[in-house]
Amino acid sequence: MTTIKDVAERAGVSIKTVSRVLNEEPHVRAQVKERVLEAARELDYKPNRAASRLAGGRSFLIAHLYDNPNPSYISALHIGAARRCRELGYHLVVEPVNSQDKDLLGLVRRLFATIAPDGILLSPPLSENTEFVESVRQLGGRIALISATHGDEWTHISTDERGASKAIMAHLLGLGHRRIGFVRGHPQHFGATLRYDGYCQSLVEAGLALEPALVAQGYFDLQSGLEATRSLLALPQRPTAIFASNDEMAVGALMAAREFGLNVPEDLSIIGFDDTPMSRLISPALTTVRQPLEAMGAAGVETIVSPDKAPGDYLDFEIILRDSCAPPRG
Amino acid sequence: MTTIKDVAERAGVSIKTVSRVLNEEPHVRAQVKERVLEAARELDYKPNRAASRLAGGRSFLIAHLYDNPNPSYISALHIGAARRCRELGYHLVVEPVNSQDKDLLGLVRRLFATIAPDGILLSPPLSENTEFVESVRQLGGRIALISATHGDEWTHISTDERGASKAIMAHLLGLGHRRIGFVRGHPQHFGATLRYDGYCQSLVEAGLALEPALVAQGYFDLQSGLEATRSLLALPQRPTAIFASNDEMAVGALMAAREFGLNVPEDLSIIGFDDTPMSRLISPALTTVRQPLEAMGAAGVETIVSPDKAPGDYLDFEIILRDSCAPPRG
DNA sequence: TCTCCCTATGACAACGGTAACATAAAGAGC
DNA sequence: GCTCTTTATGTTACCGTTGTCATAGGGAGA
Repeated sequence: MTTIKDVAERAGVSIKTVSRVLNEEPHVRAQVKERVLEAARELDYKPNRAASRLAGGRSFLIAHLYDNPNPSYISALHIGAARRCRELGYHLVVEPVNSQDKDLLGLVRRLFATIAPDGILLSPPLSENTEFVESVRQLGGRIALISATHGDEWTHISTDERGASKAIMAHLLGLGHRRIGFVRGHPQHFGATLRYDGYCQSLVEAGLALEPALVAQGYFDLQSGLEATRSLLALPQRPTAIFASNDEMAVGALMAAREFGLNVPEDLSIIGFDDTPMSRLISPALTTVRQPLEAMGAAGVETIVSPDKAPGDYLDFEIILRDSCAPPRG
Repeated sequence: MTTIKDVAERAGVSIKTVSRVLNEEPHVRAQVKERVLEAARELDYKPNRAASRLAGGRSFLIAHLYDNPNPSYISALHIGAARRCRELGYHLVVEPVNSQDKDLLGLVRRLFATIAPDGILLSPPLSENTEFVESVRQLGGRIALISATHGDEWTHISTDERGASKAIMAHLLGLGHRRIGFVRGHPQHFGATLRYDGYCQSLVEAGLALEPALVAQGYFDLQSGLEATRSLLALPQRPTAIFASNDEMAVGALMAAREFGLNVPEDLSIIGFDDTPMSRLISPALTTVRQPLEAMGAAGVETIVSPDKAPGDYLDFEIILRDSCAPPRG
């Protein structure tokens, strides 16, 4: 294995100079820098990160702590994060946990003591636990929060879920829907609240009444979506469209529609959120919202590696129009 | 941060002795061992893995190289692998890659040069690429292969996919089906071949003819499952059941059935494979096969950490009976 | 009883980087 | 031209562990 010493020798400089060049520290002449870089290239030198870390530098590891609500969500984050990591010479360590675990903080502490990641990526629901986030912060590590907002605004990676919700509503209203049912997401999920906000704002801005009866509570799982939609469809004056706060509940909504003998989208339009793989596979395919999850994972890594870079704006969402929406009957 | 030195001091021994105890090396008196362990416990000592690695020991990192065919598959592997890693003091590094990438081996080489994982977990399709697997092996790292078989049999983690296929067939045959269509999986996927093998063997053992017309090629995606099933249902004497080599194609089969005006399961039974989350959500819910993916991930880690442990037998699959199968009409 | 070997333990170097400090050379200000 | 900074580079200690080798003591075999 070639080491920094070999590179130094070949370039005719000291190892410290090589270190400087490789870490982009100042005070190296352009000419020397070039010489070092070339030597490194020729020897195919790759720094030993265990040594970097031990000497007080970075570990080039980023840990993603998550409690898995949804494989495709996590998977997409991983792909985006890992790709960016690779570009930056980092590596992504995954730590699936149980968010109910009493000793979560102990796990983080152990993480720092053993592999000392340069930062920690937190996704919902972990990123929404203010107390936990603060504790982790106090342990000294850098943090990037996916889809959550509290404390330092620099560290947040999110899409404008409220805006996405409004865009979906605009679509529905544009089709002519006036009675739109809403299935709320898990009460502790921050994004769920934003999605609901968007729903409410859209109605108000359209000059429509906000009927509490048209809003039902769900918990992001199929069953709750099914039950919530049942209650909505049982209304004397039933909605012509259902906006579910995520895809899984939208599938529940679809089942409820079937129970009521309603055709989707002719008799009932249905909207999901998240664009899980399933929303494409189900019939009719769901109109839904896609968050740029890979970009969010990448942005999280970015935030950790270069915390002083410009605070990221919202990342763009995308409305995926498929077959579950149509103008209302009559 | 407390180091090995602190522990040594507290226990009244040299750091080397502490190291010996912690690494379960021989030649330490039970009494001393106990003393060291207690000191470590009291100080909440956690070894610095960068230092371990640098000194020529293990890195306590295991990398999972994968090309993501299916988020829930990968996710389950990660959960199982990461859990076992945690129990063993290891950490799981994820490396999603493009299996078509020309420089895959370069990536592995870089991996070894920078973070030097103690082993590499390979899942399909990577684990099925003999040439690649051999190259990685030559780079010196330990390997665990998920669902693939070649070379050293110690390093394989798999379920008996042929057996699972036969179990599914037994179920179908038990229901009374005699004309069973089969949608093959991707030709390069080893498991797909095993599943097909199971289908063939079952027919033969049941004394039924193996009709080539009842077998259609698919590629694991929805569209190919849809098309394959269409061709099967267009047969003059159509099958009463369709066994698709994975869930996604089974969904395609479901759609094809609908196109033909067939009710599932009354007019047509459908079987999937993999038990993806979708198979539970779709209507009718799919009867399918579940592989113990978490256990497989854990076994992979185990294989890497303790390569001389007993070669794992097949891990048990499970038949998940749901609503997509019924006795044939008439 | 005397080797010889094995067990239990420690001292110390080594791993491959980075940080702190030293130093030489080059500009800046007067 | 002379001091005072600043820039460019090198020297060396150090990070926290494991490997190598040395050594003392105890038991087995002759």
